[in-house]
Amino acid sequence: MAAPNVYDSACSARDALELIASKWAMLILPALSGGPTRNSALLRKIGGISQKMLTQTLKDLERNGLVIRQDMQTVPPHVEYRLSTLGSSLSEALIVLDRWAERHSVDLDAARERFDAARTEGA
Amino acid sequence: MAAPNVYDSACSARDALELIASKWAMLILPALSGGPTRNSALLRKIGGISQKMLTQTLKDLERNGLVIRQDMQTVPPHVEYRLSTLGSSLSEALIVLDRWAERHSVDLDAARERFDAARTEGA
DNA sequence: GCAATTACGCACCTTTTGGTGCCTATGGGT
DNA sequence: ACCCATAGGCACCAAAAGGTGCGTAATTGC
Repeated sequence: MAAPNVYDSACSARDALELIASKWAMLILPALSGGPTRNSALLRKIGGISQKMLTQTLKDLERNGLVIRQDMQTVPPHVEYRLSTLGSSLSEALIVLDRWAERHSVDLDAARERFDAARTEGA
Repeated sequence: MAAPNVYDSACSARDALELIASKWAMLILPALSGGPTRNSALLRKIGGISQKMLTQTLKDLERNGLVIRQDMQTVPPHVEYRLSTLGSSLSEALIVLDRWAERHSVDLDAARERFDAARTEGA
């Protein structure tokens, strides 16, 4: 077995990367850091996500062993999601990214403005 | 100005997150960590990327101030890309993620297999 | 003088992603 | 008796992502 390498498109590490390189996964996993959370709570916490994408992403994360789904088997439904150990380790790295985005979004905005201004006047 | 928060869909931090939550950005930025790199070298290094996506992603990264494009103004063309200071700080966080993917891809594979097996036999 | 090289832009087409509305079940409140 | 709330499934539709092939410009090697 060759050393896993994300630069190799045929390597399973690439699949792993594609799984986590999703804006919803990058928000859901950190959102679960606070402990077991219900569907509705995630829906409220993560602005702009639809029920469909939440369900879909959670299912995908569960399938890959990052999230554990616990169905209380009651009616009305009560389902809780929480991080597995694996998911927890990933979540920490994602939180770093989320915080980077929060800290530097203003820099990106400024750079974009400069770039676009140069395009416009330079024409 | 409110504190930037990735969970707010109307916040520019969310835009920043969407920019970096792209599988190509997650490969290109770390690939530039080794110093200025040419288009063709990136094309070779990053398996599976098309010329179109490479150009497109690089342009987007440049627009947001993460990558600096240096055109040598020669024919045939010689263009080099390198990380800005901002891009460099992001790249470090992305490298952590890439390495996470490489280290844990096998765990994800195993979890997926277990999950799917349970589905099949459970039916 | 003819082909190959480099870093693209552009147009066309397919595939994937994501949104929306409609459906389910049942215990608890009024 | 009735309707709401919860966590989705499913089908249909719009939008975005991404692949492929074609063109381009000047210089170098044959």
